[in-house]
Amino acid sequence: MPELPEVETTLRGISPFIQPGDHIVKIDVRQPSLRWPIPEDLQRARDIKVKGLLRRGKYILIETQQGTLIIHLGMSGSMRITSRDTIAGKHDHYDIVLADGNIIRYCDPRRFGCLLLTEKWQQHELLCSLGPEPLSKQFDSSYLYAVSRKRQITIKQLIMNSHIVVGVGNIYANEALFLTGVRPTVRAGRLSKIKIEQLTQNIKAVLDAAIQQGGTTLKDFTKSDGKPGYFKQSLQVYGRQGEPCHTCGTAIKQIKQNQRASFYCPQCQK
DNA sequence: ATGACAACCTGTGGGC
DNA sequence: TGCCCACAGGTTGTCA
Repeated sequence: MPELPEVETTLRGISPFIQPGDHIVKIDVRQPSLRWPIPEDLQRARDIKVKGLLRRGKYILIETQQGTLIIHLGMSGSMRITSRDTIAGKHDHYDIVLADGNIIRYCDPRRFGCLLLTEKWQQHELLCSLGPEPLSKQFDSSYLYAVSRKRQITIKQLIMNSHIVVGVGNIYANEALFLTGVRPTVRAGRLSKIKIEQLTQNIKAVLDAAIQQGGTTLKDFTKSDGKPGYFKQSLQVYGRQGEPCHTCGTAIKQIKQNQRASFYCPQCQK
């Protein structure tokens, strides 16, 4: 679930409930062992004044007077707004308790996510060396061309590397490469400047479109945990192995690359 | 510096 | 029906 558009959707879903100036009464932790343990001082903290809410890559950041909360949803995390008296499920690991009686409840079956606290988030080790935001103008074709030169890794691995560019997960990497007509197995350094330009634009386009559709899912954010929903209909290759390519009808192929599934059309992608 | 890969967890679905 | 294995939207850390 948590690709960049889902994280953005999650952020938009919780932001009306946690505005600057609001107070977090406390954080109720039921299961502190996520990817890293939830810090004890965060579990003890009370009456935390919120200063701002933002996203960096797939991280949700809640700036407060007592530091910035760093939240990552990992592979299976989600957040929803509910009230304090609803019963927590098996994988509801913590609640951010708000002054008005609402809570933000974090659910994460695989526990690959995290909740951390830091003073200056820009300097935090998880955040300080991240690449540019894919939808920003810092991420452009001359940048991607420069960082791809002489790289032996495949182009798919390159664009999924958060130190190169944040937020491009397995789904969007596959989709953007399909739109560009490039196989995921091509070595990054072998791509022409033209293809890099097209790929850059397609990464932006596919993320942008997915955020738009995530926004549709957003409507029932408070009721459900926001399943993939509408975005799935737009997929051209991801999860479509054996099915006909929407462009040429050739069967979509699935391969395994670095322990991750890759999908492509053998006709349209070279 | 670069790249390959194991690891962190639990749930689910397919094959037998 | 039940069991076992492979696999899942992410990222870090280790080792060659």
